[in-house]
Amino acid sequence: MSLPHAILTALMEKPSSGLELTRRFDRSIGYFWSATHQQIYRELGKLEADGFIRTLPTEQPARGQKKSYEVLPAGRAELARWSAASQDPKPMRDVLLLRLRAAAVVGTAGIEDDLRRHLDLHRRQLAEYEEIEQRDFPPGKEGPEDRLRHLVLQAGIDLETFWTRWLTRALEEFADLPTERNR
Amino acid sequence: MSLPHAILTALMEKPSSGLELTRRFDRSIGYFWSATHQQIYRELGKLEADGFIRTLPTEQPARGQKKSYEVLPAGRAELARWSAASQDPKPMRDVLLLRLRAAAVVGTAGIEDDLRRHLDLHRRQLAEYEEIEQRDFPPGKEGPEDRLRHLVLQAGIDLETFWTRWLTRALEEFADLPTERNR
DNA sequence: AATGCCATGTAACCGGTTACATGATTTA
DNA sequence: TAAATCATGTAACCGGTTACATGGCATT
Repeated sequence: MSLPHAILTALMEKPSSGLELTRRFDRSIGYFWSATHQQIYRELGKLEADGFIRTLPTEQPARGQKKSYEVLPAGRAELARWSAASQDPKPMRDVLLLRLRAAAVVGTAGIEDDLRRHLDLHRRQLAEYEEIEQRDFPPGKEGPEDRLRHLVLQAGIDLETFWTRWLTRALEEFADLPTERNR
Repeated sequence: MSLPHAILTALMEKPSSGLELTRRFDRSIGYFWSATHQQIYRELGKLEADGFIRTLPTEQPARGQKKSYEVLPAGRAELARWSAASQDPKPMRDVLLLRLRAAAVVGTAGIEDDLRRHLDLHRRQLAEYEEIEQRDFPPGKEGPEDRLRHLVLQAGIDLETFWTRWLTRALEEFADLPTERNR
């Protein structure tokens, strides 16, 4: 039950329409909670029915007509409640690690290329995060809210750093693995 | 579509019944691909229908009766195909990071306790991984398969190390954050 | 008038989660 | 023989994914 709260957070930062939210989920918030436009429209309907948000009264809505939402006090309260409520970490699910484990049993033929591809993707993501860091968090003056958002970005940077290092190491292992592919 | 392949990998390592698989998913394989017994039974049925596995012919099955499965050649081939096939990394979804981002907007009251709890959980997991490393991968002799499985374990160790460090740092930030909780 | 894009939405499916049911075997 | 545990299974639900539909607006 995190998508509604991701949307509430985004709307708190700035009232938006469904499509604007979708675009913003492709950037910042979506870096750690992705969502498609179908999910977002569905969830906006629920949030409005629950009295957590409302459409901005400026314009009359119709199909194909832009419709912007803002957070109501009840929505803000719900977001604060959820943010403070204790939640267990979800057990991790990583396909690549699973594939490596399978490769240990059925042979490693073919997987190396994809490791290289993943390494490249993670390097790009890391570069993107570091760009954002330089742009949004120049050294020096940071307000209390900035420090929290910087902390979140730092987690992204550290995670991508971990993946690039680990994949590099994995490829080195493959390099001196005996070439008895296809057992 | 990873659960069937996780099960195939587990069955390749050792033919098992549904409950035995469930227990093994609580350990090793479940560390990066968790599954409940309901999922496993459902999937075993599909895998058998697809001709990837079969019940060990020794015993006749009935409800409440143990039923063990082994992988057929077609199953092994499917596992090799899947392991080598290129797959995009899934966009990450992390509730804790999302909550921190929400906290940057609605205030940080209450979240600190849960950060401490998460830190403790990740420290325990790290300790567990390091125990497994010492037990299963003593320095020195490692076959090629061992090196791959060690590599996977290393990813787990590195990830838990990242989380413990990041959470420690986050808690330090909270310590010198101005105590204007509840904005 | 046709094309393309902006914007909102519907419907079907699929995998994971939770709760519950039932038979077989062991132990008190 | 009652209770606990082992073992397999059913059913309902829920969130995320994919494919498609529809209306409005701008450009050619």
